[in-house]
Amino acid sequence: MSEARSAPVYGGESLLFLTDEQLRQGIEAMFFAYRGFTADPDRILAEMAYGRAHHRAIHFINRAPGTTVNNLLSILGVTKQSLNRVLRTLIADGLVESRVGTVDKRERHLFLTDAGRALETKLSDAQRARMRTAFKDAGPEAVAGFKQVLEAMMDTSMRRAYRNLKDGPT
Amino acid sequence: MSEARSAPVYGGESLLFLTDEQLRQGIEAMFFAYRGFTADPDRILAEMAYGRAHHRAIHFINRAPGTTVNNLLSILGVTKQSLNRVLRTLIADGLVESRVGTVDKRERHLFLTDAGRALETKLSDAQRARMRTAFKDAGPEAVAGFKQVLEAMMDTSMRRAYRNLKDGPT
DNA sequence: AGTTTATGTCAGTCTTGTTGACATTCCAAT
DNA sequence: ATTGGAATGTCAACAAGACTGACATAAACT
Repeated sequence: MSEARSAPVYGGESLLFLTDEQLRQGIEAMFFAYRGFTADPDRILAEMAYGRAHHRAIHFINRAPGTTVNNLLSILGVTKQSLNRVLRTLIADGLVESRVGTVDKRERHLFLTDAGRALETKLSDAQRARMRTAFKDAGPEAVAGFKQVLEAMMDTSMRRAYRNLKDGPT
Repeated sequence: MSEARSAPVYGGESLLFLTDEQLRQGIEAMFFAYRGFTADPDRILAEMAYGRAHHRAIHFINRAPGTTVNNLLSILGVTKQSLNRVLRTLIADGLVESRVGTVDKRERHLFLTDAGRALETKLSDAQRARMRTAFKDAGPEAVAGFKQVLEAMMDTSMRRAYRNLKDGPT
C-alpha cells in the first residue's frame, strides 16, 4: 500500500530504523498502545462520575503526597481552573484532602484519603496488570528500550518531572 | 518518597522490571511521552481551526488511501457521529475527497486531495522529527524494544489493525 | 418484498480543556 | 506599615471532541 514498503531504503542495517516507514510505525504504535494503556482505568472511571483527568490527579497525588496545587499543575500541564474543577469534586467526594501549608499558608498540600487510596489502588491495579503482561511478554531488554525511547520523546521539562518522580528529588 | 525506592525488592535481576515501582515508571513514561508525542502537531493544528481528531483522520486516510468510513471508524475507535463531524469539515475545506464506491455504492472511499497531502506532510514531518531524534538517541535495539512493548500493550483488535497497516493486509 | 448494512445527520449531553476577570490571603521588599 | 506580587480559589463563558439516541436514505443481500 505504501511506497516505502515495496521499495525499501538501503541505508545500512543500523540506519533502517530511521526510515520514514519505521518512524510512521513508531507513531502508530504510540497511538494504538496509548488507547490500550488508558482502556482499563477508563472502564472503571466510567462507572463512577469520573474521567481521565480525575485519574491523573489521583495518580500524581498518590505518587507525591503533600504536593502543592502549583506543582501538580506543572506536572499535569493544564490550567489551574481545569485542575481546580477536578480537585473540587475529589475533595467534595472525600477522596482528596487539601491541607493549608504550615510554612507558606497560601499553599495547599494535597493528600489522598483512605477512600482516595482505595480508588487509586483499584485504578492502578488495572493499569499495571496490562503493563505487567506487556513487560513480561516483551522481556527486560525490550522494557529498557521502551523506557529509553519514551524518555527521549518527552519535552525537556517533562523529562525533568519524570526523573524527579522516578529517582526522587535531588 | 515511595517505599519501593528506599527498600528495593530483591527478586533476581531478571524480574526486577516487574516490580510495582518499575510498572509505575512505565505508566508515567507513557503519560509524559504521549504529551511530547502530540505536542508538535498540536501546535500546528492550533493555528488552523483543527484539532487532534482531524490529524488522526488525515493520518490514516493518507496511510490507507481509499479506505471506507467504516474501516476508518474501527481504526480510530470513535462513533460515526464523531468522525463525521471531522470528515465534514475536512471535505468542506477541500482536504479530503469522498468517492462513492464502484463495487458497493453505499460505501464512501476517502482520499486526501493535494492540499490534504500537503497538510499531512507538514504535520507528520513535525511528529517524525521528534520521533527520529528519540530513535537516534536511543539506538536501534531500544527502538525494537519500544515497539515490542507497545505492541504488547495494545488491545487485540488494535494490534490487528496496527499489523495490518505495518505489514499490509494478508 | 423485506431486512440488513453503510452512511449521514440532527439534537442533546458530558468531560475536559481554554480565557478572562476578580477576590483572598499572605510573603517579602521597600 | 504599606505596597507589590505570588499562590490559590472561584465565577462565567466557551470550544473541541467524545458520547447516546433517533431517524433518513440508498444499496445490497436473502
